[in-house]
Amino acid sequence: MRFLVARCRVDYVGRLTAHLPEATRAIMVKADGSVLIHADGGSYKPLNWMSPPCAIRVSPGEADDDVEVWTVENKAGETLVITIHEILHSSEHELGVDPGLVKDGVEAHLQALLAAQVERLGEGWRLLRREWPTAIGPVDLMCRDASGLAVAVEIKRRAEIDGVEQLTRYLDLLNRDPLLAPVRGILAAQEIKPQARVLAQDRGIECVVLDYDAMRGHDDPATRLF
Amino acid sequence: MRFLVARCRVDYVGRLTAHLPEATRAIMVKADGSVLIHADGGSYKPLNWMSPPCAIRVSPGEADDDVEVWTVENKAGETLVITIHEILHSSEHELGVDPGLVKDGVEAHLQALLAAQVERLGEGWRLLRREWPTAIGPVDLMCRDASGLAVAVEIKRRAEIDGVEQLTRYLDLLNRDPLLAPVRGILAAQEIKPQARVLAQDRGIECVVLDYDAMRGHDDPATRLF
DNA sequence: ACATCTATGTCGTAC
DNA sequence: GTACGACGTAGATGT
Repeated sequence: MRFLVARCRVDYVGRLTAHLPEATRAIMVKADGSVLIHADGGSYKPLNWMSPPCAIRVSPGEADDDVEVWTVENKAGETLVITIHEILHSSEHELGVDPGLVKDGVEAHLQALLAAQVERLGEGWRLLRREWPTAIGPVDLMCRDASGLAVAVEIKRRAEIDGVEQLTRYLDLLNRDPLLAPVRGILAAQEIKPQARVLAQDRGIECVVLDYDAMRGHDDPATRLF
Repeated sequence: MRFLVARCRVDYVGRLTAHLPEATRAIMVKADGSVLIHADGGSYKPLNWMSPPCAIRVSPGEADDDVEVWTVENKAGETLVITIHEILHSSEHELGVDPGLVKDGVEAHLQALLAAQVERLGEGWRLLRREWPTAIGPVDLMCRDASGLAVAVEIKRRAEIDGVEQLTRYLDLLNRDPLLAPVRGILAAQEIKPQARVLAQDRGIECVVLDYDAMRGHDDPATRLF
């Protein structure tokens, strides 16, 4: 990895056209050729960047006050032109391959927990299966309620309007299956946006708020994902 | 801005729990207190990070081979603990405030261009207005075709299935208005995903692919956004 | 502050 | 490789 601090202008031409006027910025060049241009603030997104894999060509500056011009191009034909006026810092570092991030607490985990605790949806409920296959994608959980009726459950960390649309498409399809119909729908999430709740209600879809900590408290270690 | 290269472990506890085992990584600390942990590859997203505003507390390491432990905490109570084993590089840089990025070619520009060239949708078409207000949000363009029928146009850079859903909701609503009904729908985009095209067709929504360069060629500078 | 929508989204994963 | 959904989505914009 190369890290430099330089006074520069930047021009991106690709999915859109964008320009950075001259200023002092941090430039990170990674081993895979990707380039990040960072300002001294503004969270993790760079002002401008080029995604790997890409090639960097360095040429001498044309104007008197240009030190060098970098042309970075990737496979998709997008280009990033960095015109460097002054290099204030430059260093090279060996990092090696990263062992990578270990995560917990995402939707897959919520699904595993709820699959093991379907009684949270209603007494006497049974799980038919997780990832119930349909032509337009898998339904997170397919259950039968105490009276034996089929229920499709869509699980989200935060349920928004598109989650309701997704479940609606599943229900439309599932209700055409005479072996399954009538199929009810449940939207289960840690957090349900008001608009999503309204739309769900309008379509006869029940909303259930999941308490992740409580569910983890009842967790059976044998069914744990991690 | 401070930039360092260090052998470190990282633990994030917040919206989820995540852990980075010991390895050599690049650490960027910005003026606003935000911290980015980068590997030597993998595009612009850091392996781990903390968004501003946040406070950094540095304490001596407890184990023999820990140089120091950074505890970064933000307003939301999320924490990032960086256990540093060895510092391989450290430098400090003054960048100043960045003038910021200038963009072109986004959806707003597409909308402005198409509004000025509604004849691309059909001969004799008229624009009623951009951002036609409805109870569930504005319709990008509302037009009348040559025969005087109303047409709602949804504009996207890349049209996917959610764009069809969005337009469908608008059409459902608009068709309840006796002054407007019947209202047709058009999905206009630089690129239309196959699934979106199929769903649109199924719902009687017409798809139009926009040629951005051709539209810009016919651009009237007076109506230009930038 | 809250809700909604866009993004050069990026990233993983199933097909 | 393409398509699709999740994301610690982040960021902008309007109420």
